[in-house]
Amino acid sequence: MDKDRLAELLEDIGTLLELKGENPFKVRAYHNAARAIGQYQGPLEKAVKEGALSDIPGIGKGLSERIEEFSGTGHIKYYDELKSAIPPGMIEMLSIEGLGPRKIRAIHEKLGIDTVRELEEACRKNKIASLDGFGNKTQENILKGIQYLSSNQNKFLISDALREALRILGLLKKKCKGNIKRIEIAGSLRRKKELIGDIDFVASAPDPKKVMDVFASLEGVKDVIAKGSTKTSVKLDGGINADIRIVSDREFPYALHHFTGSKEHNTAMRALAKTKSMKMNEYGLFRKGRNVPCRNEKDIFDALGLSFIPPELREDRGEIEAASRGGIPRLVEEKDIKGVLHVHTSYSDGSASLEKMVAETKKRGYSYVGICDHSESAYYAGGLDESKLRKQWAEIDALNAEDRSFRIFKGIEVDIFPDGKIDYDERVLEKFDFVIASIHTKFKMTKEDMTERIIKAVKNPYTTMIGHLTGRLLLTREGYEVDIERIIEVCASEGKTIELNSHPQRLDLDWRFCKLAKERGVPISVNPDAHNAEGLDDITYGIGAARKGWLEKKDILNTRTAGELKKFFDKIKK
DNA sequence: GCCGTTTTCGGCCCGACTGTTTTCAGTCG
Repeated sequence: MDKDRLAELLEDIGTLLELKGENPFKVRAYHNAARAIGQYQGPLEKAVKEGALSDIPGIGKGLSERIEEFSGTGHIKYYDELKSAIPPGMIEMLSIEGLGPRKIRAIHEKLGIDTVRELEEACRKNKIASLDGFGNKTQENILKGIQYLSSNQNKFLISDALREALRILGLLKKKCKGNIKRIEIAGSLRRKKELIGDIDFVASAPDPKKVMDVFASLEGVKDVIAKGSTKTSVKLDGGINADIRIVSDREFPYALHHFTGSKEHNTAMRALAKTKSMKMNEYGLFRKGRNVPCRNEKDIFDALGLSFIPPELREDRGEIEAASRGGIPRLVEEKDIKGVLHVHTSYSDGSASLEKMVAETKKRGYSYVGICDHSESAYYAGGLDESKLRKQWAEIDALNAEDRSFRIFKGIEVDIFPDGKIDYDERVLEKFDFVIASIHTKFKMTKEDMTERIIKAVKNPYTTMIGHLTGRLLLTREGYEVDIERIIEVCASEGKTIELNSHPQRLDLDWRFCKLAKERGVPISVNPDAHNAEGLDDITYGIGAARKGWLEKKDILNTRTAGELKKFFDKIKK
């Protein structure tokens, strides 16, 4: 039985019930049950068979029946019924910031609005502000929220785009074996941008038409937008577009470079070529009208007197100049990462036990893990009070004693209060190996106040690093206003570090600021912020962002050994 | 919806903020 899928269904039922205006306690019962199932450690099948589901706290008679149904059929009928009774536009509205189920329902009932488009129209016609309980501010905020959503329309998280891209790549390689000579993912996905517009493939094949035909009829293709002799565009089921361009094998390196971009990088490259009396386009590099032969991208850079520029750096942010003087850094790689910090467990809002998360970390070849559950004031996430902390510490001590080759650090993700103080008193704080301080409340402060708030947390003697510095949730919410440069300066003078949160929805610190941190000597910790075993693999997106930010092994905190890290932590604490 | 039990139904429920109000509902983490 797919535990995570079940938890997701129960969660969704809760949300649908909320939109329907059901008893809030019933709603919460579903949300609680989702969490209980998500965090349940034993085999659920066994509990079903033994009729022991209601022994799980939060699961009673009604929910037991739902779970049994899911166990038998893989479906919950109740969910299907709810889903078909509620307009999908209303569910979509939930992602508008500041708009919750109550208001959505009120708008729906009073104005008959059930799509985001109609809602936007109603705001513009001033119809929302005049509703009971609504006003001008609310109407403005709704419009702002809709605009944020639409500004990211047709954008996708790198995680979603990559999953689709790899699926298609695998299928193409299999179905066009012998025909495709070379094929690569190009575009912003190859450059590891945090948001992706569409998926680009570049391939070389002796028989392009055959590849096109296969591409256009792949599993998961919803529409064929265009199909020509060298290029095909399709829309996939998830809404993302995918393009493939087929060139001759001679043209492949030039095409790959061209379609990897960025546009700005290409423009600068063409300008450089011109200064060397060459011309560059997607079909080749030409001197006096004759092609300069290149077997791969490296040859192209060579021909222009440049060292190889990794795709992540191709944003026209100084990479061409650096490459001309051999100054391209040796970017950090996944194999350089020795351990991971910021891992949640079922002690707070993680779905796997401490033991399981430790085992999964070991399985991935790391030599240490930093456990960081939420702090006490984070009620919503099941933050740890002192007694739970003591229990967790005892468990960590026991596990550490069992296996001396692996180190579990006692960490915590403490809330930064609006006044800049952090959760727990000194007596508790001093017991942690390291402390990540993050903001989870009161996002709407002025930039000055927010910056002061975070600086105060940085200066707290017990703080090791700042977690997800801007709190952004890509495609959902903009980060809070904060003077990032200033925080980096203060971290530099205080000897503190900054997290690069690898969750694909965060990737925060933004890669655009990594270079500054590096120049100021502020180590960056590439953290998974994992809430389950799969979450540990998100580190790959963090590494992509770190590479994009020009970071090398030496710039990353968790490329250090457990021993080095322990020293680093202890130096901060005293 | 669950729970606990004064065994049949009432209580569940953190804290802060925003925007609407003029004492509070809705939202968020």
